[in-house]
Amino acid sequence: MDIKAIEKKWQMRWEKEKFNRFDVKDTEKKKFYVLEMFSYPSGAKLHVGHWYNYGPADSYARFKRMQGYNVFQPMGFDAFGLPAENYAIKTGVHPKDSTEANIATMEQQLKAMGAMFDWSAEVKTCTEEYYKWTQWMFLQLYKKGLAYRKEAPVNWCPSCNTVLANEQVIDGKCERCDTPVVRKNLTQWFFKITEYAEELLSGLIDLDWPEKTKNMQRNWIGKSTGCEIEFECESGDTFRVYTTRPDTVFGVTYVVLAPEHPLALKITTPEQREAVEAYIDYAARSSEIERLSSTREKTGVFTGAYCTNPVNGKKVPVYLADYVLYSYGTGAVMAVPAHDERDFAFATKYGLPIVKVIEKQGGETVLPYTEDGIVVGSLQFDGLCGEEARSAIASYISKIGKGGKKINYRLRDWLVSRQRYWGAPIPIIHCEKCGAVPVPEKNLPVKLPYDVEFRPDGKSPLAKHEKFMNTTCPKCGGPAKRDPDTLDTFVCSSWYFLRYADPHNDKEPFDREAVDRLLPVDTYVGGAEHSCMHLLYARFFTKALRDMGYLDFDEPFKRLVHQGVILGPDGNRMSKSHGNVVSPDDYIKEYGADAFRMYLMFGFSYTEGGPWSDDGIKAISRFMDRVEKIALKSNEYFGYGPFEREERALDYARNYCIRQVSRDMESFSFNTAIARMMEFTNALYKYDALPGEKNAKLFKESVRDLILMLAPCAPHFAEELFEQTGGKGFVFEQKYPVENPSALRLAETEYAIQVNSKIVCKAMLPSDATDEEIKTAALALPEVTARTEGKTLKKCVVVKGRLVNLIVG
RNA sequence: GCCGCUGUGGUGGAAUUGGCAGACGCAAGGGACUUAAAAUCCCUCGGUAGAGAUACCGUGUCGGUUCGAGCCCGACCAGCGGCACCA
Repeated sequence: MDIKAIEKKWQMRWEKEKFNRFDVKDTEKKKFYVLEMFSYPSGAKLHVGHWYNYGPADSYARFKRMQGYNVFQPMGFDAFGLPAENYAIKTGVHPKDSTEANIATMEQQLKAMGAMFDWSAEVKTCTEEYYKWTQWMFLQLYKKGLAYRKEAPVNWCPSCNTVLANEQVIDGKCERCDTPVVRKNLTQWFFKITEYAEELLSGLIDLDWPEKTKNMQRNWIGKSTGCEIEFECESGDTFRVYTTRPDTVFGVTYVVLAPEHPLALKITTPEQREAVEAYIDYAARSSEIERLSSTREKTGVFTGAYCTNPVNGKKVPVYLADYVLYSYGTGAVMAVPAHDERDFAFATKYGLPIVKVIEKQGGETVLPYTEDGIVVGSLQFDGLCGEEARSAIASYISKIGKGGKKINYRLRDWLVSRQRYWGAPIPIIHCEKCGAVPVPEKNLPVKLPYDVEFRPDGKSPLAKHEKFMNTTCPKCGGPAKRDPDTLDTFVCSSWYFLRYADPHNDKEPFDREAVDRLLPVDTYVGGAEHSCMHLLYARFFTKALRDMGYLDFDEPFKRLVHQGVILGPDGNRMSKSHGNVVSPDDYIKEYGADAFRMYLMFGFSYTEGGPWSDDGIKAISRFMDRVEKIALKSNEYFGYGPFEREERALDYARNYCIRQVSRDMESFSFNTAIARMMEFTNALYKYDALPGEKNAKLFKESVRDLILMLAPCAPHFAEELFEQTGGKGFVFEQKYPVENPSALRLAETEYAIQVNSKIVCKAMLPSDATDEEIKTAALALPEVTARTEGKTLKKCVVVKGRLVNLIVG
């Protein structure tokens, strides 16, 4: 078979018949939306990882189509982002030009793959037609009170005079010039994702997602139930701490504020001022990663101030320490060194008292003791335990008006401002008189200018562009400036799956009816690295849009599947710096797109991935040859043969294959699906090699079923074989084979016979035998009698269709 | 440091979810065809002992539950991934 020729032939026919398009007019078939995470057009070429994501997922989509669904499978590009801008800084090639060129190459390669993408719905996030609506999304969130501004730190390189992404900070230093990075506060836009924390958490229950991913999201959201407690300083200033262990509040020997806490300097005594300022400065210089490292020694400083524990009136010192994070809880903690590891370490280092208030039940209490136990030394609460104690103390705190129960989330609001060029401009105008004013929707998009200086020199590229920056205030008409920042690219990817439903609409982001017809996504396939960010943001957008009345479903992705990662042959992640990048191109040239795709499906466990190796790609080629040979041979079969033992065996093999392959395809177990088809092919060869007259009808039908089952995995190849064996129309218009249960019912089933849990022999027993009959038959076997002679049967375990275990003694 | 996942032949990976470990392949060895090679076809292929039927051992390690454990429980080791010192 001339692989190149048939790939071209069928791709052209599919194209001509608009075969890959979702059929909007077909309302009879059930819709099925299969989505793969769209690609980032970074390097110039499609790599093995793209293939591994898109090839098998396309086979799944084709499988669903043959099962009778009206399948929608779009493709697009997540085209804004940092790499294109970095590339521009390095080479001078404009991000728009390099991105467009990369997209053009990738489109060609994706088409050559022969996947069933509906290119009429293609979406590119860097086009005006798209980012107009990304900006519109921003405005809706703003209107709804879900977008707001506040100060937040950025990584700042004082030498390059530029903001760095976390990725660009290597060991606390700028990746370009090795200058230590400092943190600098800027006023930036946030989305209030925390407003949806509870629903994002509870909504996970019903999703058909990997448990692992759901758990990661749960941990990311990080709900905890605790208590806020108010402490008052001698100065009269008050602050609250958050704790999950109110049962230990009588054991507080000091409290700690985060170095960024607004009260930190205010309460500091003159004697301590110098030390405190130095410490705050020190904390600001250490990177977040350093600060969060647990192997790092605890550091802190005494403010000189004291505050009062509201439950017992004790005065305790106030410290600053960077193990307390300003962004979590209240930015202040009560320290109970007897019952917390970190507090214990800190107290030991700084010579602070340690007061035991929890006693281990039925054992010696070794400090720090962090488990639940019996409360001691806590007045009226003595003797209470665990949850009971926490609840009682929290109620008491609430009663005395010093705080009370509080639910906290680890989840933080989503910072969306980026001091970058290659992104969607934030549609806000800053007016000295009116403040931050949203750009009127009719003026969207706020166009990203082409002629900018994107080399870093202290100001973000848009801020230097006079024509872009200077505008008039939509409210008062006075002179005003645009927001110089662009949106995080995760904003673009938080709604693209909605735009696919109505990609060319220039009146609204999507038509409600179009979205209702297609959404939610039935199966979403993509890498596990997006477990927390992208998948959470997309869920947030969906819920926010629902609450604004634009959607009426709660979750965007019903089912989620993560493909594994294909590593380099050396077992490391593929990267240019490792020099272990494998290009699919040579393989495709030699073996063809179908064989390469099938090898990816067969050689790896889809959700696991693994190091690349091409051992076995030849085997797929051989398998296809074998299928081709036997298929063409079926053309030579004529007449009516018998339907006896051999025919029943073939019919069994055929139906067994149909059953298993259907299950395996549904569960993304592509490697076993192909293994079953190999077995079936072997069975066809075995039958063909038999002497005597053959049953042509059975053989031809079997070959046809094999071709149909193979079609999703090797689409061009199967089309060609289907045609060459007399098939009419496209193979993908055929119905996927359905098993015939009666062919799978055999008169006898093989049982493993065990005596005292050891297999002694195998036996064919009637499939419809009762447990008692099976037991009797097993006991009569010579291999069994030899081992049971003179012993009594103590127990007999029968597992229907599998084994008998006779326990004798 | 915490959390999560993974650990099965020389190798990629199967195992009906507690029921015959190693499906289907690759590699290797032997053979057939061939002047020869390639291709193709057939056989062997976890380990040890044995000519052999067969016996014993075997799913990272050690224990446990069970008639029965790759799968469940406990402890440990190794590798990978994520990260929140979350109070």
